[in-house]
Amino acid sequence: MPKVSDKTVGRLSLYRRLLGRLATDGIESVYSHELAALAGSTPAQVRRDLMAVGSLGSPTRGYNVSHLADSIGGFLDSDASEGVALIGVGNLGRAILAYFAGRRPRLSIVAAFDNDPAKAGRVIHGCRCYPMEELAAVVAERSIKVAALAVPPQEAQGVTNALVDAGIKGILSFAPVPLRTPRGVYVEDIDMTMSLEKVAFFARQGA
Amino acid sequence: MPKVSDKTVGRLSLYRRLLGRLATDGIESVYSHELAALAGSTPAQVRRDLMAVGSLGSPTRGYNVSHLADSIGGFLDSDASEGVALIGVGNLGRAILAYFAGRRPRLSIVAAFDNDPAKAGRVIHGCRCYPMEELAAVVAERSIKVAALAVPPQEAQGVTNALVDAGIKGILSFAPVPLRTPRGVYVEDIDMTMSLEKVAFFARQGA
DNA sequence: GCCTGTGAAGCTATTCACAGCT
DNA sequence: AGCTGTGAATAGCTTCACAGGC
Repeated sequence: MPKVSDKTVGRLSLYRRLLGRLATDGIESVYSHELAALAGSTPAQVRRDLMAVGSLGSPTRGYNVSHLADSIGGFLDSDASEGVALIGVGNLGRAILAYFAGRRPRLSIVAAFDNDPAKAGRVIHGCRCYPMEELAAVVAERSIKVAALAVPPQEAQGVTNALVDAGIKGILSFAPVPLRTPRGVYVEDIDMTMSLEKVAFFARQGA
Repeated sequence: MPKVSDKTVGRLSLYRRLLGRLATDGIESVYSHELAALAGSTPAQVRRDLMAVGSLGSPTRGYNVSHLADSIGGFLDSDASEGVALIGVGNLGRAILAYFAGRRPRLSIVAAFDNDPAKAGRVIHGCRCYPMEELAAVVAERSIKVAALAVPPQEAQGVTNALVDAGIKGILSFAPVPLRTPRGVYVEDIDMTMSLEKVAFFARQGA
């Protein structure tokens, strides 16, 4: 597998969504400059990214929309559909459940965990809620490899350790603290506080 | 103004939060390698970032925790405290309100907007909710320069245009579509779908 | 000694620019 | 003509490595 950058993978995910919209609009082919305009990128960037999936454009018609979407899917998706575990069913956790509910069948949240016993057994936005004690068992039983983390900062590292022990290989973290994980576990951080401060800074700076 | 990169600004925001924790723990000074360990970074990166705020470490004691936090604040923060507008009070919008409620007094959400008239007038997580029609008036009256966007994708571009017209200079967007904005308006995108797909990809890849 | 601050080197990501195709 | 695919060039970010200080 030729090494692909983090950023390229992200953009491929975006391209696929844009292609899905084009497909529902009945559009059959796109040029790199059109896709770039939709993605807020450049034609060269789009073509470079598409090299990762094996390029398949024709100089005359550009790229076939549905064919390209499938190729990106073949590159990004696993063969089987994957379940995701959510840890932390507070305000943010519930919003995440709602956000992903019924979106992509290939990648959906199949189990939620919380250390508040009152939440165990409830079904929120279509997702069953378990007590934290059952984390390892449920993750093993359903072969879950990806987790979304929405717990308070002081619990984040402890829960992360438990996730790693349970066999989780990728974590989407909403905790505003960096997580320490062993090599082989991928962490993507969404730090809303940092993002908002960046926006405020550059808004003032007039950039 | 020496130009500072996007990434440096983000890390400075993180360093400040870490320094705050150190301060409450009663720690008075840190070395770059200690701060780097907390931030999941490297000593050289930390020192390079701190050049932006004007370096003030001593070779013997490292950096004074509270003094450094203040310096970063002087660099990142505006003189006056700034209000943020939230657009879209759905599941995600309410979670964002809860997340930022009562956190930083300098940068807090002071007005929420939604096109559902049933929400107008309500107070959610301490924030007053207005109908969309009042956007321009409230933004002008309170001199709001920063907005957080949590509306459905198909409304995102329209609302963005309204925000720009109202004088907003920075947008934190949770919409899974790229926004077109004129130069001078900074946009930071938090695309949870993209992030989750990245995590799933690299989790499988064993990176 | 071990630290900071920083020029210089090294890397990675993006953009250019052009050969090749239709 | 106008497009794709890609080596080469550029820009941007990170790391190295060392002078200077305590």
